[in-house]
Amino acid sequence: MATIKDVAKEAGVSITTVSRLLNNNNYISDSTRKKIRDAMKRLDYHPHQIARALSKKQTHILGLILPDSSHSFFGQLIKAIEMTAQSKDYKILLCNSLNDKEKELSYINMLKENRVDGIIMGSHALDLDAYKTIKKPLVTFDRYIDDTIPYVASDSYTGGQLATQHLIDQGCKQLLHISGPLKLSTFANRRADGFKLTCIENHIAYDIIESEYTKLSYSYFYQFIETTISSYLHKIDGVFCSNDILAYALYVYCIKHNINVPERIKIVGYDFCRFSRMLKTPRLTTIAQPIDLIGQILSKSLIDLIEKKETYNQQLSVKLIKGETT
Amino acid sequence: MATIKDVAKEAGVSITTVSRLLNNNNYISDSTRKKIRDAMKRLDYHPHQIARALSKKQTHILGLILPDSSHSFFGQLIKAIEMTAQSKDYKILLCNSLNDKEKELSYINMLKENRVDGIIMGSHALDLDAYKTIKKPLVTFDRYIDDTIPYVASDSYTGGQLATQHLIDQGCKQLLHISGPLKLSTFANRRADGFKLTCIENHIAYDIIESEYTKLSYSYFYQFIETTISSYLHKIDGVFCSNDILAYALYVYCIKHNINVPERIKIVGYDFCRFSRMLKTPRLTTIAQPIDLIGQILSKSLIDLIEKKETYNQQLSVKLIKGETT
DNA sequence: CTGAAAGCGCTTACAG
DNA sequence: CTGAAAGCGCTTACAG
Repeated sequence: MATIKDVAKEAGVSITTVSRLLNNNNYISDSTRKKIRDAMKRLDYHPHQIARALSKKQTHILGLILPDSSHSFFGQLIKAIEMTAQSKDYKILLCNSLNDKEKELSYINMLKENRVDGIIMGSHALDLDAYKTIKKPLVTFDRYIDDTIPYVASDSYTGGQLATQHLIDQGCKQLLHISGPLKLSTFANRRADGFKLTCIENHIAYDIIESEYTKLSYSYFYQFIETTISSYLHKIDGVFCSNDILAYALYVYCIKHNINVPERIKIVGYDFCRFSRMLKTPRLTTIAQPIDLIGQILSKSLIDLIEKKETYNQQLSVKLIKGETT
Repeated sequence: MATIKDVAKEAGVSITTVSRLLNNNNYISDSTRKKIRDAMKRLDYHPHQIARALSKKQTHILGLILPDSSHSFFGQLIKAIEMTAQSKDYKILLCNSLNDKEKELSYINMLKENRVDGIIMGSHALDLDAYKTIKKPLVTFDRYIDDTIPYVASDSYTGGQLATQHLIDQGCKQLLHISGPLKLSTFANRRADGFKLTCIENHIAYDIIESEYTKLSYSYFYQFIETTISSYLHKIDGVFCSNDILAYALYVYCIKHNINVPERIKIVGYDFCRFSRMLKTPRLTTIAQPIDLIGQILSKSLIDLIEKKETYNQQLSVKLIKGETT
C-alpha cells in the first residue's frame, strides 16, 4: 500500500506537507493541496491509522466489555454504543466477559496493551479496586466505583417502586421479588430497595430471593424457578422479576402448572429489551429502560471524558409498560 | 507507561534482548530472561501492541461487519465469532452496517485504514465487485463472491426442502414462501429454490413473495404482513417464512384475526435463533441453523486464511425443529 | 506556507 | 547468546 512517502514524492512535496493535509492544518496553499490530493487519488492512498496512533498517542478505539453480546439487552446496547461512537469517529473493540473474573481481567489487560483511548465497562465481575487501578478513561454501565469514574444507569430505585406499586394497585397482597446477586454494588440492586420500601409503606408482606447474575439464559432461569421459586408460589400473588427473560420463564412455568396469569399470580418484568418488545403472546408488563439512550450516553460520556476531561454521572428515567401479565 | 527501553535499562540489557523475550525467541539465557522478567514486573510493563503492529505489519485485529448487532441472530453470531477469535489471540472491531451501502463502504475503508488482518463480512449491501477489490483476507457469511473468497453458510437449499416437505407431510395443499430479496446472491435465497422444487415435485400449488432484507425488525415484518401478505391468507394453508421473527409476526397476525394456527394455517420459520429458542408460547416450528458453529468457523476460517493462506468453503447442515405451529 | 530531523515503541536482519 | 542500527508510517516542534 502507498505510504505518505510515496504521496510526497508523487506530489513533489515533503512528507511534512502531506501530513499537514492529513491533519487539516490550514497552513497549506491551495495549489499544493490540490497536487497532494491528486497524488493520493492516483496512488489510492489510505492513511495508516496504526502509525498515526503511535505518534499521536491516541488510537480512536474504545474498549467495550460486556457479559454477553447474544443477550437481547446487550445486543441492543452494543448497537447504540457502536453507532454513536462511529458518528464521532471512534471504533469499538468488543469483549464478551461472560461475567468471568479471569476473562474480564485479561480483557482489561488486552485493552491496555492495545492502548484504547477509553473503556466502557458493562461487566462487573471484579472487585472495585481492580477498576480503580485501570488508569484510563473509564465509564461504567450501572455501577458506582468512585467519584472519579462516571457511570450511566437508569433509575432502578424508581423502577422498583413503579413495579411494586403497580402490583399493589392491581390488588396483590403477598409479593415476591427475584433479584440479582445483592452483594454487587450495581444500581440494578436498587430495584430491590424500591420493592422493599414500597411493600413496607403499603403494609404488604414480601420476600426477596436472589438469583445468580452470571447466568442470564432462559434455561438457567427456568431451572432456577423449578428448584427455588416454585415452593413460594402457593403463598404469593404477585412477582416482580429483575429482568424480562426471568419474567417470561416464570410466566411459562405458571402456564404449564395451571397457575393462571394474571388472575392468580401477576408478573412484572424489567428491561423491555428487544425480546420483550417482540413478545405479544402475552405482552409482558414490565419496566422499560431507555436502552438506546443508555448506549448513546455511554459512548458520549466516554468520548467527552477522553476529549474534554469532563466527568459526570447520568441516571435515566424508566417507565411502566402495562401488558397482559398484570 | 514503561517502554521496552525502560525495561532494558532496568534489566541492564539491550532493547533487542528484551524484544527477544517478548517474541519468545529462544536464544536467550535463563539468567537474562529472569533479569528482564523481574524488571518488567517492577515497572508494570505492558507491551505496546500498536507499536508492535506497526513494525510487524499485523494488528491481530479482525474486522466484523454485520447488519445489526441487536438482532437476535447476529448477537449470537458475534459472541461465537468474538470468543473464538479471542481464544486465538485476535480481537474484534465491530461494525453495524444496517445494510446501508454508504455505511458498509465507509466501514470497509475504516478497517483498511486500521490495517485489520482480515474481515468477516456478514452484511451484503454492495455489489460483488466492491468486495473483490478489498485486497485483504476476507470471509463472508452466507454469500458467494468468487472462488478466491471463502464463505461459511448453512445448507439453505436443504433447509427450504425440509421446511416445505414438512408442511406437505402435515397435509398442506397451497403453500406460500416469504423470502428475502431474491436479487442478492446470498445462499439464504436457496431456501426459495428448495421450497419451489419441493412444491413442484409434490404437485403442490405455491406462491413466493419477497420482503426487504434491510429491515429485520418485528414491526416491519408485521406491517409487511398487514399490507402485502394478508390478502393471500384466505387461499393458502401453509407458510414457510425465511426467518423466525417474520414467522412469529405472522403467527401473531393470525391469532389476532382469528385464523387458527396450526389448524387453519401452518407456519414454519427459519434460524432457531435465541428469540425463537426462548419462545414457548407457542414453540415455533422452524429450521435450526447451527449459529454458534457458524460463528466459530467464520473466525477459524479467517484466521487460517491469514496465517496459512488456506481457503475453503463450508456449508453446514440444518435440521427441522418441530414446534406447535405445524 | 514549507521542509529537515527527531521521535512514537516496537522488530528484524546483520554482525559478532 | 547478545547488541547496534535501520526501519515500520506517521506527527510535531523548530527553523526559515
